[in-house]
Amino acid sequence: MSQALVDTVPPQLQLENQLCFPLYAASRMITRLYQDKLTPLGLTYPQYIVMMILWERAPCAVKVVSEHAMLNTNTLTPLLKRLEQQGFIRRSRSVDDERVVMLHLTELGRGLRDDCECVPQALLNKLAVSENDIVQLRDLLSRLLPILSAGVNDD
Amino acid sequence: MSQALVDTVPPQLQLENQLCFPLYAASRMITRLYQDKLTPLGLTYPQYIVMMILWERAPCAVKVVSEHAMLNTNTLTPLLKRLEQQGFIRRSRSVDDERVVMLHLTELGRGLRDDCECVPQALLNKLAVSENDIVQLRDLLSRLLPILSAGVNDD
DNA sequence: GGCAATAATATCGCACACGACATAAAACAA
DNA sequence: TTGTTTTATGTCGTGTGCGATATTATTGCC
Repeated sequence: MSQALVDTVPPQLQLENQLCFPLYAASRMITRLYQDKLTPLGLTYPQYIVMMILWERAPCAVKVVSEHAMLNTNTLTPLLKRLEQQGFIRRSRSVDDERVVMLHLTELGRGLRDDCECVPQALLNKLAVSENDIVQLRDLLSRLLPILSAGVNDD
Repeated sequence: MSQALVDTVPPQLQLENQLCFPLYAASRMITRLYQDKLTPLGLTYPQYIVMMILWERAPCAVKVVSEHAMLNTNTLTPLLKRLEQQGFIRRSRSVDDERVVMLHLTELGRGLRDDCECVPQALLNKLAVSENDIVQLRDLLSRLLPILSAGVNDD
């Protein structure tokens, strides 16, 4: 019945032929899977991304996190305030340049890293996806990301 | 300085080695790119996904859209109300089963499909990614999606 | 028929995302 | 130095996403 309609939809607008949809859906599914592991640690998924950046780079400016996470400050500022309230980080204006807000890890925030170490492997185990597929997908996406990012900023 | 910290972060927690981050970032970049094309048509990106499903399947129940978009009703209900307010769809309780809300396309909603036909190609042109990469990525994600989806629902 | 279990949709609260715009400090130019 | 521009961060409003829970209608079981 309504299935017959499919034939009249141009192929480039059929969900199955889109790149955008599986990307969007897969991203949300991964987020949900991570969330199960992160909630007990007191983190949301975007907060986890930000903490990964801070474990590598703190103390650093908000702008550094913004660039690496590809998130604007209007998203980051409230998120960072929540991380501060939880006691994972400290925010302070730079003395050199009063515009810059520096982010520092607290002891609690540094300790959180140990709790997160097992998270990626736990997910891989749960999913039973071949290592090969993961690597292939990661490399494809990593290659695509700069192109997408460039596309967003011009025009 | 802070760069030296990188060496102390276990490799599975370095952003570069994660699958989750490029997936998350790429999905947001794609959304932003689509949004530029969709805003003039009066659609958000998730609304566009829902409309694609409706072009193929309307009239159909909310549940059908929910399953195909992999979105819960707590996300869909407000989104569908907005689509109705814009005049793209009509919502009505089924007479057979009073629990079911049926979704119908209006003339305006059906017409919108023609305006959207050029959107996917416009993006492909803009991005200059090889056709091969796109196909490979789409197929990988499509293969991964059922596994992720299954992982979300059990345990 | 009566009544528990199930199903479809909705409400609520919280945390993103992001466009548009605001603010304040630093850099730069005339 | 003084006015303009740029930079870093922030606020505001709208629209998702989703866990937890509520509501109403149907189904199934005795």
